[in-house]
Amino acid sequence: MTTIKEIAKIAHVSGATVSRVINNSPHVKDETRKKVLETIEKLNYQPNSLARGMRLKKTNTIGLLLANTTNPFYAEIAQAVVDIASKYNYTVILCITNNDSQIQKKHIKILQQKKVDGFLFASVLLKDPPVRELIETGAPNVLFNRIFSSNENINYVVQDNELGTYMAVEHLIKNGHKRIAFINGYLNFSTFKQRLNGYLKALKEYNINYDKELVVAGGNNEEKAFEATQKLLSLEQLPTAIVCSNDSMALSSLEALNLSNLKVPEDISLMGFHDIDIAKHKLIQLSTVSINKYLMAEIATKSLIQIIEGDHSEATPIQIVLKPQLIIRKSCGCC
Amino acid sequence: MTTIKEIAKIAHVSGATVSRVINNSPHVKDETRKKVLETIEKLNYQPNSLARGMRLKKTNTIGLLLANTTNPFYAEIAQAVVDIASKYNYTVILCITNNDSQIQKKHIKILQQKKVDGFLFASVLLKDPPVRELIETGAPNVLFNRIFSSNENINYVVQDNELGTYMAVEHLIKNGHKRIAFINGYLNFSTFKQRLNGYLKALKEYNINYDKELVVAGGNNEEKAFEATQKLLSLEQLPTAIVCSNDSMALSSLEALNLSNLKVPEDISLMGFHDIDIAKHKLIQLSTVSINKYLMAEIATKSLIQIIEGDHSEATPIQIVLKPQLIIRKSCGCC
DNA sequence: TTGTACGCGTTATCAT
DNA sequence: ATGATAACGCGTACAA
Repeated sequence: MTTIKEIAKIAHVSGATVSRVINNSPHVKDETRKKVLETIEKLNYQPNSLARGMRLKKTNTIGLLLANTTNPFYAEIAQAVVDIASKYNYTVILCITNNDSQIQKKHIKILQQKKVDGFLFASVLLKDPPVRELIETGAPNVLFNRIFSSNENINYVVQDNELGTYMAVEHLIKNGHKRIAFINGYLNFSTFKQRLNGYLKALKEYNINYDKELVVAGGNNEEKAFEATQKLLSLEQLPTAIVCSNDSMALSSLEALNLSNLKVPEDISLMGFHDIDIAKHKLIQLSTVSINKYLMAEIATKSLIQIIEGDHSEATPIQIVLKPQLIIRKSCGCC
Repeated sequence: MTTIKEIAKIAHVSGATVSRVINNSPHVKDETRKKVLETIEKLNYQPNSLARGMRLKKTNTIGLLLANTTNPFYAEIAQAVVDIASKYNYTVILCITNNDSQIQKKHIKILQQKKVDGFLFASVLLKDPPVRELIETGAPNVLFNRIFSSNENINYVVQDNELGTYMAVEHLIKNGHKRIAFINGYLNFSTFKQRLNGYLKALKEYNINYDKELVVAGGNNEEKAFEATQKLLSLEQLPTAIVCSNDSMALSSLEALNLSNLKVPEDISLMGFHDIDIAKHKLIQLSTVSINKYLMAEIATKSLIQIIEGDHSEATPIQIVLKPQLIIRKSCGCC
């Protein structure tokens, strides 16, 4: 591997001068600059990022921690983060936490040792001691998608999940539904908790009694949502609409409904959350709440880079809440 | 940031001894080891990976280059690679190439500068000069999923794509189909090229005339597949079955068929390739060729780590071809 | 404008 | 068993 010294020797200059050329220092005679650049080209010299990182205390690397990439939601987030980071000349180390706080702790430690310039968390838990500890070290960081239970002085970029389900439920109510079921997600994720809140809030504001039976646990996977739907179908008085905490669960719910020979939306209305790709398919046509994952991840990444590069005053935390959008398709039967 | 030297000073030993403790050298008295470990604990010391990397010429980092993560296929691959790498104590830098050879070249350069221990390519093109150049440098590398047009002395782990479509078409033939259409993908990806070959091979072996009209370009995106299907439906004599180069295209094809009031599988049979998640949904039930992405990525990652760690004789390249599996659901109308 | 010399944090070699 | 020291490749303060 060729080094700065070899370039220096061959170009008959000192290492310092080569370094100056590489870093575009103005204090270099045009003639020598040219000479150096030529030998750099000739030997195909590549500066060693490790050595640079050590000297400059900057690696141009950020750590991205998320639950998994098999979920299309996080997959798109990963895409956005890598896209944007690359645009700003940063590289991304991808860490998968599986929603496990202990695994996340391990990854944080490794990222610290690798001297990443900043941390991006897409899926923290409501309580997440390892993340809080990291934040206390003062390392640049941004949380997005999910946040903590209390968030003063925390940088975050999130969607208004509560507003999302509120709008969905409101839409159903305005179209005559009164018996609206809700399939919950894991409530130690802030996102799911807020979606439940949105459901409750809409009922309250429109003076509809909250019926405990109509809120069932869908867990985080599709199987659970399937069972949850069956549970709803076993009630004496069926709901006229089902709102799911996300689209994957809505698809499972749809399966369960089909299996019971209930037609959507003729017999029962259905709504999801996320607007994943398949939701718009002719055979599905799922009404849902669209949240702009790409934009959210983009803003989070840009914010982190701003913090890293000192372009943001540390006094005020970055706290951004994006508005979701209602996507009305066939499955809610309102159009 | 605390360093080895500070630990040394406080523990009243030399930096060398601290280093020995960290690296579990046996040549250190139990008593001193304990003393050192305690101060490491107390100061929450973290070894600096940059400095280590510089000394050891090893970063425990691998570069993963793939087209994108919005495609669920690559998303699952990314998951597998990160999972396995983490298990072996490696970290993954994720690079997105968008199937663009020039962008890939840029990423390769950055990864070289960051001194990654090895390279994993999930989506090379048939001709891909930047990748070939890298391989010639002798850097540890494994190609998987796609490969080059000529592959002597190249490490790769792939699926037998040709066999995949061969099996699909054979299955249709054996169930009485004679007029089978094929929706192509981009032919400068080895995977798509091989799938076309499998189609042609099956026709030949079963003495079915190759009708040029029945093979249409589906490009790489869903829109193209939609149009391709419409093109097929405008033929004088309709096909009785359509085989698509992947599942996403099959879903678009399905939309086009529905739009023309053709029922699957009653009026026309349909098959895909990949077995993405949604394929098994009650409303879709797409017959397809399943390829084990996770296993493929797992083997590729393990192989790369073997190469990095010198556990593999360089004399013989790693060349593994996995067998796909036929998944028969409702859409082909054979069950 | 250019060169010399040092330090970033670690590990390996050599000596004790 | 332990310590002193050089080396990894780079950037920079200082000197010239």
